[in-house]
Amino acid sequence: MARAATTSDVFNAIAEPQRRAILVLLRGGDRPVTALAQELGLTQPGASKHLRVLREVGLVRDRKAGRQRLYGLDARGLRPVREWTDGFERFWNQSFDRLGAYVQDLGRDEKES
Amino acid sequence: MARAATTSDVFNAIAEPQRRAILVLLRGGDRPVTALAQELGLTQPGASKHLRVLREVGLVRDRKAGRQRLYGLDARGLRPVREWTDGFERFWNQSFDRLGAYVQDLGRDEKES
DNA sequence: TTGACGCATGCCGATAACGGCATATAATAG
DNA sequence: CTATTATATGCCGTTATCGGCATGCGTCAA
Repeated sequence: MARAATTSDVFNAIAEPQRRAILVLLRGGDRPVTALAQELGLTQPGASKHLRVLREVGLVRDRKAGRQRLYGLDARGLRPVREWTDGFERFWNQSFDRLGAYVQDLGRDEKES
Repeated sequence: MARAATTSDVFNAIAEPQRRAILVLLRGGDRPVTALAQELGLTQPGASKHLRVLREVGLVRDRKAGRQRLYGLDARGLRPVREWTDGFERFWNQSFDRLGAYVQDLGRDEKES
């Protein structure tokens, strides 16, 4: 019992500001590790480690190119995030006024995780 | 230098599965802490702690009601997430085929964080 | 082959995130 | 006032995360 279960899902992957920055950069095209590191002010090992996380959740793909390794965006992995937030879209404007729904007794159910 | 800067932004708040579950539950209406804990199988202190995080990033609001404290959704805080993912929408279908853009030399810029 | 380059991995130290438990605080009930 | 309910907080132990540094491995050039 400790530090449960954040690891290795997309939500966790994009919780890291540097990793988000990497993804944004990759929208501009594939890049080798060194380029990413340089443009973001990271050390090379630092960049590699973040890329590893992103790769493991499927947000980036790598491709060998000579002695470098090009990383490219695979944004499909972001769909679950998008879809999850979609479920809240209708609350964006009125979630406030609704603060009075006042559910005193329980017994309703919500499906979905 | 260690464990940098994840804390206390929305992306981090929703990186926790239990916190996402809380938010989903709150779509069904405001609830006191105990109800949330019970419905999610959390201990009361556990629920309180997660609610604290959610409150600090502005995703929930609390309201006193007698001796209980009702928590309600304030989904506006999810907008930044939605907007961030929106920036990748156009890559969802073709990010793959594009894996050939092959940017060998650098010198382009990306704005946005 | 030897050396330089590009990248991944391993180890370490610091920190903070989570869960569990006990307790403090607030408020209502009796 | 006292007891009970509802919630927040504090402390502890465990583990994972992140950054830095050194090193290992593959690839290309000379």
